Amino acid sequence: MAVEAPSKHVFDYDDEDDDGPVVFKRSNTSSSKQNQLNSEVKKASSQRSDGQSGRQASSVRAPNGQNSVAQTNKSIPPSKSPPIRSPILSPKSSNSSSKASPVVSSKASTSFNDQSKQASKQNKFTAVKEEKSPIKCTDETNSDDDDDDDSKPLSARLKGISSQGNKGVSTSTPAQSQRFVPKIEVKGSAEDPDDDAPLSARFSTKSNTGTSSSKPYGSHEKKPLASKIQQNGSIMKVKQQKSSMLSDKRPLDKGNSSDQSYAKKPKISDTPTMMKTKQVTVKAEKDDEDDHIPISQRIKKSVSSVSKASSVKQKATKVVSSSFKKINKKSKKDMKKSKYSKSSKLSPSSGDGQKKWSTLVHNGVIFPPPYKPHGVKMLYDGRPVDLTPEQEEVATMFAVMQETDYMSKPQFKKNFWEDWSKLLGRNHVIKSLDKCDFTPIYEWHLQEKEKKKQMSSEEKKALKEEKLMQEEKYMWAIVDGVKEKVGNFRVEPPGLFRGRGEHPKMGKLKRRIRPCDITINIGKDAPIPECPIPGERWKDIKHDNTVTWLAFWNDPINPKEFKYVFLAASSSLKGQSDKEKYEKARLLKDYIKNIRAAYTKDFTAKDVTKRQIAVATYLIDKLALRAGNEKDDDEADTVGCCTLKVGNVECIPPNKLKFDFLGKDSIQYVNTVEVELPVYKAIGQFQTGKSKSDDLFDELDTSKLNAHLKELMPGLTAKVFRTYNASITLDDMLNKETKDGDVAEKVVIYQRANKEVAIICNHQRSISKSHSAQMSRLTEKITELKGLLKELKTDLDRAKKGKPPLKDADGKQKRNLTPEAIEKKIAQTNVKIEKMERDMQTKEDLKTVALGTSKINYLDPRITVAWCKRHEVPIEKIFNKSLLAKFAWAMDVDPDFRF
DNA sequence: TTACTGACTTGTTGGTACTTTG
DNA sequence: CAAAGTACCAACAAGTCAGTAA
Repeated sequence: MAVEAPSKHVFDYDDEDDDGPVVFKRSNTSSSKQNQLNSEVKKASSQRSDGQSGRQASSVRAPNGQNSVAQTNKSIPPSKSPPIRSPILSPKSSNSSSKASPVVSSKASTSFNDQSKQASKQNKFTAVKEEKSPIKCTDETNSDDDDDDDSKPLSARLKGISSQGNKGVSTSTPAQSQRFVPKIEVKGSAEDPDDDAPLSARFSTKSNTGTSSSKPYGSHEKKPLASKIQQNGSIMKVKQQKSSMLSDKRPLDKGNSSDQSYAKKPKISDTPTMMKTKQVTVKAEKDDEDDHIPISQRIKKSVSSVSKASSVKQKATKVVSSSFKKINKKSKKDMKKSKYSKSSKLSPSSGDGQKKWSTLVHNGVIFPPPYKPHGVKMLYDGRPVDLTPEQEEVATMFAVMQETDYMSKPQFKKNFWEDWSKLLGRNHVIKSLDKCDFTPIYEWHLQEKEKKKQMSSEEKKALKEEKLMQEEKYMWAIVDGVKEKVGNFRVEPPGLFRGRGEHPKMGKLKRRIRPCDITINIGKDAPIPECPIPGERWKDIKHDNTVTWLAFWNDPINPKEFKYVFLAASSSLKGQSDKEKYEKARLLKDYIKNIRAAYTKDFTAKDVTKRQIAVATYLIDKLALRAGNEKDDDEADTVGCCTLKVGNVECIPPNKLKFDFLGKDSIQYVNTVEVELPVYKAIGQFQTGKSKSDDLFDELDTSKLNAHLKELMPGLTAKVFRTYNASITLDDMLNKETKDGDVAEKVVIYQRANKEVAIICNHQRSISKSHSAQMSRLTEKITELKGLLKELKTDLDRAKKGKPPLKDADGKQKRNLTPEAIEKKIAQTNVKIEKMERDMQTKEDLKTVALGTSKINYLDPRITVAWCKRHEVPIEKIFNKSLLAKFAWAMDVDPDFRF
């Protein structure tokens, strides 16, 4: 099955292997968590019927995103190496098979009782499926369309949203259709597979009514309002079933079966000594027998097993296979080198207060080199001034910023001067910033930059290597026996604070951080990292395994805040929580209809707080606004939903709202949207009697809002809506828009969907300096081509009459071509022009839109991976190396996975 | 109930390594 | 091959949100 990967795709992991002793193993960390969670849950979820959604209808959702098999093998490569590349080769074939067998998912978690934790692991393998198939969701009440809609983001439903504003672009929007009004339906469950189900099951939901009381759903109903309301017989039944199944609650954890996947990563244990001990013991929960098997083997195994066992899975595996191959190789190596130990099963659970790791070994952090004085003298009042190294260092920080627009901000200069003048001392010749001329230092800086640029590539390489050598030991940590990359092991160097927007503290000196500022968090048995600066020592050493940070220090700009050193995004700890995030968002899919119905109902509630909550929730859902926490006066003045000011929203009759405010990072959000009339009216009410700078939602803050959301769905908070709307939009667009075509065309489809999401989330970037130049160059080229076209047409006419072509611009005679040849050329030129015009259009469209942010933070990678598998698009076309590493947990998803 | 504290995610930017184009 | 363009990534700022203290 494994398809072979084109060589190109294969990574060479060799380099990475170096880390000697480490063993890779992947424990299934997940286990612990998962176990708890849910086997049962899963079932439950699967059962739900969601008659409604179109998707479900399709029924085939993969049983769960993950396959058991797949999971087992997690493709995650040993830490170092970038994960997987899996070109997905033959997806189709695989797919078919899988589809055919509806539910069998090997992995599906099954229902288990918590009791047997051990069992739990097994669960994965057991297939669960029964429920699914049988249940058809029929929800008569809703029409398919409706269903579909539900699953879509609100915005999609309403067309109103016009553009997002971006820097300036405002849009107006016409509304198209509004079908917003939620209906109450039964909430069906989607058939989702497995992974997700759990949460809901565990928690009880409350009724949606706004503030309402919540009743726990507990056992019986999974879904709230809706369900009750409209059920039809059939539906009801289903529900009931579900509910019954659900009944027990599990602890919240995040868990999902999902965790499983993690488990499989290979771990490396470096320091064999320490780690091993611990891990080994754990017994396995069985999850896998595989655990003890090295990854490579597992992978293979999985592949093979798949074939045997579940047809379903096969697909997935295949697709990914290529990547696996590589891995396999590697892993083999690893095997030789190392010994495998089993990791303890404790999985990091995200639950708070929960244990995140059992053993943690790392080498602390690395400090920036001490300041090297350059001796270049700045001028004061036209005369050179002597500065101490400390003074010069800060002067240089300022000098370097000459050409930035911070220089035009009085606040920046003021703050800088306050801090720098302190360093200069009272009696210094320099009395005012106005008479300072930093040009000599700035020029020195430019020269240095130039020198660096001019270095030969060998020199550069050598420097790089040296740096790497120094940093190597800090780059890795060993967490529960697995070698993981550390994210930011470099302590931030001193500098001038660059706040975004009109930050009141911009320009302040961010002082140098020293070891005595730093608190280290490390396993009890691990050696305490040596302090890299002789004669100094760490501020404190902790052994707190309920947190994931390796070190922190207080932010020098805002001492009550912290700067943490965490593991890299590719680590399993991060991956796990990432996965949980998406599972929560998927869960929202099952609740969204009711939630929308509930807040719609509350638009006209008598109680003002209730009404504000309803409207705020609507805005968060429809416009993907952020929650909007309160901010201090010493921060930039930006807002989110709960902190919107009256002046940020303008009512445009009959029912449009124009938003204009600065959001996170002082990015402007401008958007004119058509809203439901009750919302429009409510906003008007909230505004009356207030001044522009008053809070629009005076009764609200994020904790109240989130407390309310939590009543509607376990774990629900405002930001979940962003994740949900982003991912559902991607899933929806990809499935709707993808057509046959070559890979490049499919990639374009993906990018278009990605762009849509970026627009919804208002992810902006600044226009590149060369943008206009690039555009005019393109225009020029197009004009040129058009000229050529004209010429060709003339030639064509002449050729038809048997005349020779006209001379070209240089007066040379052109070759005599047949009319057919000329026609061909014309066609080619036309194609070229069209392509250029298209490129120009996209370039213009994307000039202020950043696609990366949503890809990194909002789009469930399983959607992408599954789509790639289904459409034979190599995943590398969509995810770069670091995303592949970050999303290693998603690589073995079933091709049928739908968000 | 509010105000902090703490931990962790999300977001833009700027430099640089890598590619493409002329 | 150099300049232009693009893709990546690290840096680090700025959010979210839970928990605890006041």
